[in-house]
Amino acid sequence: MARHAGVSLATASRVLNGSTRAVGERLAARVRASAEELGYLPNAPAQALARSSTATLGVLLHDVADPYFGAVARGVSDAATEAGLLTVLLSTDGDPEVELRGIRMLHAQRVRGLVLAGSAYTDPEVTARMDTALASYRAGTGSVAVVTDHGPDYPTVSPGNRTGTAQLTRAMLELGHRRFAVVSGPDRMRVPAERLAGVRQALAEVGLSLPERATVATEFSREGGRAAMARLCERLSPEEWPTVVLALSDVCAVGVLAELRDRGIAVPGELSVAGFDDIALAGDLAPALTTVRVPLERLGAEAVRMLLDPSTSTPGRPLELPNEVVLRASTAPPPS
Amino acid sequence: MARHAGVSLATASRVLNGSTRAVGERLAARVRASAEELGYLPNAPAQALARSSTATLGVLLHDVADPYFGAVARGVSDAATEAGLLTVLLSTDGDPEVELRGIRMLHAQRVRGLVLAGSAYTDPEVTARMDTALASYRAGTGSVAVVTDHGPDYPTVSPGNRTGTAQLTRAMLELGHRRFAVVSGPDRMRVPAERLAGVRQALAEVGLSLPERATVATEFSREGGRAAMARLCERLSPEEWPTVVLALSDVCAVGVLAELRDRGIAVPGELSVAGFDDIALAGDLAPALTTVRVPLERLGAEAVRMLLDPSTSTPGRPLELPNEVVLRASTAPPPS
DNA sequence: TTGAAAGCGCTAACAT
DNA sequence: ATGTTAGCGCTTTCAA
Repeated sequence: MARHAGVSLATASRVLNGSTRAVGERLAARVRASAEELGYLPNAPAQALARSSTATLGVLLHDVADPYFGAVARGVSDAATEAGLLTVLLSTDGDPEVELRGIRMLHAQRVRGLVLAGSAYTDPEVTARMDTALASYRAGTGSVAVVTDHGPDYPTVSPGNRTGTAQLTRAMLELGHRRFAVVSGPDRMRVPAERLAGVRQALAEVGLSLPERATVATEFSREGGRAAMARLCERLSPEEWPTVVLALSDVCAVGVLAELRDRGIAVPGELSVAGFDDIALAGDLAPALTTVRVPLERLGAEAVRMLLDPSTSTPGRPLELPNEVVLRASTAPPPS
Repeated sequence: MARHAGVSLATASRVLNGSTRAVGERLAARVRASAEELGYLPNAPAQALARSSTATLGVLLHDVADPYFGAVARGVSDAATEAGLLTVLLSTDGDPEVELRGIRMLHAQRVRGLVLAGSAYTDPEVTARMDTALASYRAGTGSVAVVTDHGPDYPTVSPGNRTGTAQLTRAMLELGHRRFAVVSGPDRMRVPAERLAGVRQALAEVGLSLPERATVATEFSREGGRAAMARLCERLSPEEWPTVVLALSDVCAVGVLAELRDRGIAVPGELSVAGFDDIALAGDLAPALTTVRVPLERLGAEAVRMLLDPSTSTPGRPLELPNEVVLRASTAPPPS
């Protein structure tokens, strides 16, 4: 391609890929014409090797097909595109081992940055191994940002887990609810604990507490929510029966609603249900789901921004995105 | 790293990355130990340059956050992972220009294969440009597979657009419906036409036809469906009023349901509604959506399979995945 | 402003 | 079985 234009490799490189060096307009035009004519496309791996830096970002999440992570992925990839970067995506199913392997693969790819969504685990050994892998990645000029708290070492953007559930709980208290049940997430993850803490806090403010038996941990999935609701139904005696169940994620809430429908328990007539996230179809469910709206795509986009410009993030202080309780048909005052 | 183990670069390369050549167990162990100790990770761009082949796949789709494309993306990335490949994802919003640019970017990345989902456009000029870009990509040893028909030149996996809507239509006919309306997709896309053809065919089989005025084209989105339904309501006189409306995609159907809910039109009491795709929450909507179930993830996975092993696909004959009509609460016999 | 040449980190002949 | 060496296609000093 360079010889087709009758110029040196260096010159061709300078005009086709943004160099600081200026090139004469005559030559530049000739190079561009040749490139066009030959359908020349730069070899990105070669560029990456020469520049020792790629134009790609990696994102690790549980499942692209999940509405929550899908929206975050969209935010990441939009922000990446805007920054001229490509996004490589890895679904980990929330498996720490897969996650670890993913970090190493993306490190091997020398992606410029890494966004971790939903990778906060409770197991200290897992956390330590992740820290090690990430430290080594960062040592090689990669940068990291996380969605949801991983500790002070990482630029963090958070959906306001604690404040969100606290507000939601207060909204339910205002409706008149006093007996709460919670469908939480898996113990191995850190997010459910944060969200649960918000519920407990808001309850404590009015002198209430959450009975241990009214809290059940489950996977953050539709089936998880369904199973959890079934367990609650079987476990709780009539005196323990709640007037509202808080699912700590919308996809769980969907399962909760399905289980209640199957059991013929009216929502919100007999029992109110609320979720968290405001995923895409939350308002179209039967009944429309009360939830905490989180700017899902922004979550991803802000993570990318932080990662690309670390100066905009304060170490130790997560960027907490504003959230908002959205009251819909799945909640009502408790039955009298 | 090689010198740390006291061996040559070649030997190190041979043990760390699968070469055909055998290496003595003593040396191999030493190399592995050093690699481990130094936390060595191969530089993928350098490997790609040397091997002139990457371990990545590209996938182009409208929107990862859309339940349809999210599921397809999951299928692609799972199959890719299984084949030891990473997935680069690009959301194009169904914009042909973005799509074209995407193909070139992924070509520049020298991705091993390219999966196109939802990129079949009607505009012959767009199609020609895509063909050119893809031909040049393939000339460079990249391979392509498409989800949904792009013509005989590409290995194709299809959700059975025509047969699916035909079956759906027959199911509605069996319920007793005779007056149909259709919320179709954008004219610039090829998929809606295929799906519409299925409806027309099934109708023709019983001597019926679809009135032009009862068909409206719109974006394949919730808002698109909503707007389309509104237009139908305004456009159709009482005599033209249908007993069932077929939305040619589930996300559209969601909008249709929302609009009908707002207008106080009972589904399925006054009007039945059906969709296509069976996206994740279709069964949890209000009311649960009758639709055509498509194995969404398999769509993506099969595309990857074809792309990796072209011998398994027959040129000119798309692999049509089995689909199945799922009757739910949004459809019922017409009001008497 | 342009060109020549030395790598970037790896793989794959080719030797030994 | 192991080592030597010539690239892979680009960027970037360094000279001119």
